[in-house]
Amino acid sequence: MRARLKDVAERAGVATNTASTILNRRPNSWASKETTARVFKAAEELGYKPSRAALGLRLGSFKTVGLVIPDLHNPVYTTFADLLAKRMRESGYDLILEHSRTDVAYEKHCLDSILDRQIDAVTYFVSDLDSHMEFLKRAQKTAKHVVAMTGPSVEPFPFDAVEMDFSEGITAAVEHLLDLGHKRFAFLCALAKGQDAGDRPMIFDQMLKERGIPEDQNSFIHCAHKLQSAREAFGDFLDYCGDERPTALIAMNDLSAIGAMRAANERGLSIPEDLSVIGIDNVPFGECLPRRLTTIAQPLQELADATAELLLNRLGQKDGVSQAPQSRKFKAKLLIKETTAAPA
Amino acid sequence: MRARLKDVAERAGVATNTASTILNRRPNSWASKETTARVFKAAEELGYKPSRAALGLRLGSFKTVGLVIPDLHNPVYTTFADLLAKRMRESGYDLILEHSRTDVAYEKHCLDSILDRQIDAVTYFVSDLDSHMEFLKRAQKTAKHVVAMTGPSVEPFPFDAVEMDFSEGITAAVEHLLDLGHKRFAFLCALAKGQDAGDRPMIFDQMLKERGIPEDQNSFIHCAHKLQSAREAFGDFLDYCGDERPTALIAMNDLSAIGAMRAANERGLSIPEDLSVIGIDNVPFGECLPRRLTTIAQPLQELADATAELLLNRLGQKDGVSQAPQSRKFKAKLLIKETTAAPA
DNA sequence: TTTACAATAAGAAACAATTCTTATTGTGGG
DNA sequence: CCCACAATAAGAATTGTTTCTTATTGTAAA
Repeated sequence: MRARLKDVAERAGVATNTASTILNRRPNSWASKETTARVFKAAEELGYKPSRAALGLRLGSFKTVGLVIPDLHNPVYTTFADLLAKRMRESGYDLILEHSRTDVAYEKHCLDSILDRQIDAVTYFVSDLDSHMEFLKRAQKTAKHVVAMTGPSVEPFPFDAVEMDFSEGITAAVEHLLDLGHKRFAFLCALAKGQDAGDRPMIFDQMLKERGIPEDQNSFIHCAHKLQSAREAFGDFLDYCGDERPTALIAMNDLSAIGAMRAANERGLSIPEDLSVIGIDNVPFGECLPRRLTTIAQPLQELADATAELLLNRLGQKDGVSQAPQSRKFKAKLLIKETTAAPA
Repeated sequence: MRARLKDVAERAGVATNTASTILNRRPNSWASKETTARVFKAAEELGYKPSRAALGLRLGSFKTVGLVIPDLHNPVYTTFADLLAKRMRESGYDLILEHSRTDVAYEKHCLDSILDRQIDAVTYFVSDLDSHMEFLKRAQKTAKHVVAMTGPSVEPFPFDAVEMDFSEGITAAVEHLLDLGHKRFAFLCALAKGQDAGDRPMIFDQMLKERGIPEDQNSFIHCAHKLQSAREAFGDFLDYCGDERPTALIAMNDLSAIGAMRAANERGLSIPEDLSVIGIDNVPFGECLPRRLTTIAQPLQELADATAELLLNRLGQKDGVSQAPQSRKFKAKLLIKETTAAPA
């Protein structure tokens, strides 16, 4: 049987509540040095760990925060999760992870599951702000604190937020392609409109309009943000468009960029000679392709730090205090590597 | 505030314990239909969810199992985690995930953290059996039930186990390379001896001895099982060995195979013309390389199903019952794709 | 001797649920 | 009218911890 506080107290020859007082308020306790030492020794010997259930019940907190990511198999999210978990653990919080599989239907289930655990706060990756407002509200109601990971948001945004601004990165990417002489573009975006984090396709769209690129020169290809899905979708697209094909592809994440490149290779196209490709995320795999993938990188460590900061700020607050929602903004950066070149 | 059972009972106009009885033993309850309906309606309206803290305290279980994987960024493990989580959820159990970063020092911390949550059972990826026995024992003591994911184990193995047997797959891989005419082999294995899951390098070693391949023709290169680590280690190795280099590489997982291939490419070697490469795991990325990675695949769905079965078997047992440890065995299979060819 | 204080003990309440035992109703049958 | 029975209520115990209040010691100062 697991040792209870009572067992520790008995072994140390003190009352249960004395043991509790000593074990918790370590130095500033009134207990004598010897008693303190005896209690700690007893706890050590019995391998005493306070029961989470009892603690949760009494204190109303499990010292746990939840993180909902869209895809467990995308290194960008697992890396973020890992960085955030490290930071939170330093402050005594555990992190539990759920992934919505970029599926809105599943997302509800997944949010329920994480909220059901009576966590203290949630961090949530938001793709489409409108459709996620309901989720965020529900999360906030149950978990008390929410940090949204999102693109630039409408002011005033009612939740704490870490905002990733892709517009500069994307602008730089398109400039880069235009400089190289590209005229026909393809975009690999999510299945549903607005499902791409940070409204990435909209930024592209706007950007191209500004530069006066005719709309019929651009193709928007929709697929799940996964290797195989992108590979199939872009493959089908290539088969369909024949000679009228674009010379540059921008994918909403690296995984789909890699899938698409594979589809291109399978059809005898070389990268970057026949097709320039830019992704988003800077995943490690991008570095291990025959041509290192040009990509738009997010500062993951800084994102995780900012998220932890916002979470801990709220978590440290007394119940009564209400503080206006805060946000931290970050910019994505274009990293030019080896998958872009002038069109043939 | 979150609705308590008491609130539900009040709203339905019944006693707290009546509500509890009705909510739990759904159909076979003695309560009248109308009362039952009223209670369920009240629960629904208030969005009642039983407090996990109270449940955990009273019932002594959080209906949660833990899974410890070596690397969160390896798709093989996240896929397994996802499949297992699905199965367990179907039976009302949540799964929480920890990853040891293939770091023995960190592993202790990570195990503590997961056990501290008072989970009902643990599934643990074991690389080196000897050094993991202590972990497994500790896990079993606290979590009551353990399923070890391991290579073929010494009989009698004192824990439930899902065993992956790589010997056939590896034998097939080496046969395949020998058939192609390869004579000099390199192996990419873990940093510490015995840290590769399922004693993979030992199997290779034995296999080559059986075939009479002289030992000095084989190089064992040690690195972490990650892209960049393998890339550096294999790169250094190639720089060092000059013309005496092996013509075939077998990596202990796909990630390191991909990293190594990158290092080879950087040094002007083509795959498979100059170097044949075989990995283990069959990760999706392997399919998206210019040459699809030949690999030894684990049947992940079956592994997850077997693990869930073993877990649920134990979880369903009454406390008194003791049952001998069980095991399920699976074999890895060689998938010949495009990264192997006859040496130049 | 009283007073004060330090060092503890003892008891109880609270957290939210389950589950056991022992009432308390109302209705219909004998 | 009494008894049985169904349908529920009421109360209490239990789970492990914190925390509050109120003792109970022993020792030293006033």
